Amino acid sequence: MTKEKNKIYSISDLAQRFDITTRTIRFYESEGLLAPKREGQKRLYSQKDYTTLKLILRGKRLGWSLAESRDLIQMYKPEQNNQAQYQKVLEKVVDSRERLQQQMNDIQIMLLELDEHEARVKEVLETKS
Amino acid sequence: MTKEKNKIYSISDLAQRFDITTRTIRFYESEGLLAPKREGQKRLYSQKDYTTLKLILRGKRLGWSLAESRDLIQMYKPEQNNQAQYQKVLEKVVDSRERLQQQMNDIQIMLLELDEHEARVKEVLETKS
DNA sequence: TATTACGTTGACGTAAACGTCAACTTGGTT
DNA sequence: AACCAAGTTGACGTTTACGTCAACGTAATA
Repeated sequence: MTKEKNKIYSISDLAQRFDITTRTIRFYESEGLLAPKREGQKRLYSQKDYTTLKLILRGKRLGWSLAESRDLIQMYKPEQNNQAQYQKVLEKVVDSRERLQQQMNDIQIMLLELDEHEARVKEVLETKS
Repeated sequence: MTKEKNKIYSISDLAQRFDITTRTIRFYESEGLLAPKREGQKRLYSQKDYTTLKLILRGKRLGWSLAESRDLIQMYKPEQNNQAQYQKVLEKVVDSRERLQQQMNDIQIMLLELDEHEARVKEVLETKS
């Protein structure tokens, strides 16, 4: 049984939940990152759209461009693809993973430097008192 | 004995080593991230400047703004600071660490999703053949 | 001495990622 | 019927992080 969360969100609803503006959400759509259903003029966001938006914002926190996130989103789409397409997807998976691992590496270095600096500062504070 | 690497770099030297343009390096200086010595007009970059630049580029790979990196660089400076200043530094350490841990978290989620998707795609490829 | 390599300071241009109006619809509520 | 809240589509403005000239200085080299 697939997750039966057929919840529908309005644009301002999503904006509140993710603490972004409706302008931002519309902008993401204009950039091809979202494609909500419509009810007349009004946009209706599904659970999938919700998940996509979460992915976008995760990407943003990691400094990924919208174009990169869009590629990732495309990659996740279960399209009627041929063998060649699937191979490309697998390559993109590898690339993304490499990028993420580079970032992990950078983070660990920065964390180490923070630790060292904190220790130094604390030592100064103690010897002063 | 402190690391006796008194190497001096020219701007184009640094540009080559880090695969960025000299324009970029000068821009970082204008934004207060670097402050190389001068020999007449020409900029001379020390080992410390080199390290600072490395920090900036690490920050960039993690999506940090130049302003944020500048703050981090400031934080690392051993200034003639008073108690209050040191306390602020410690707070900034905590903040930076939290940010980095959030990013670690995001990365792990993305890596998991990549693994799952890769498995799905590979399965399709196998059952097809 | 003339050229070339490397550097400098403006000044303006640009792409990405939105913010900020303005001028509408539209579907309920007083 | 009048109004308000929530939504819509332009269109233009803004910030960040550089790119891209242009015009010039300086030092070594042919």
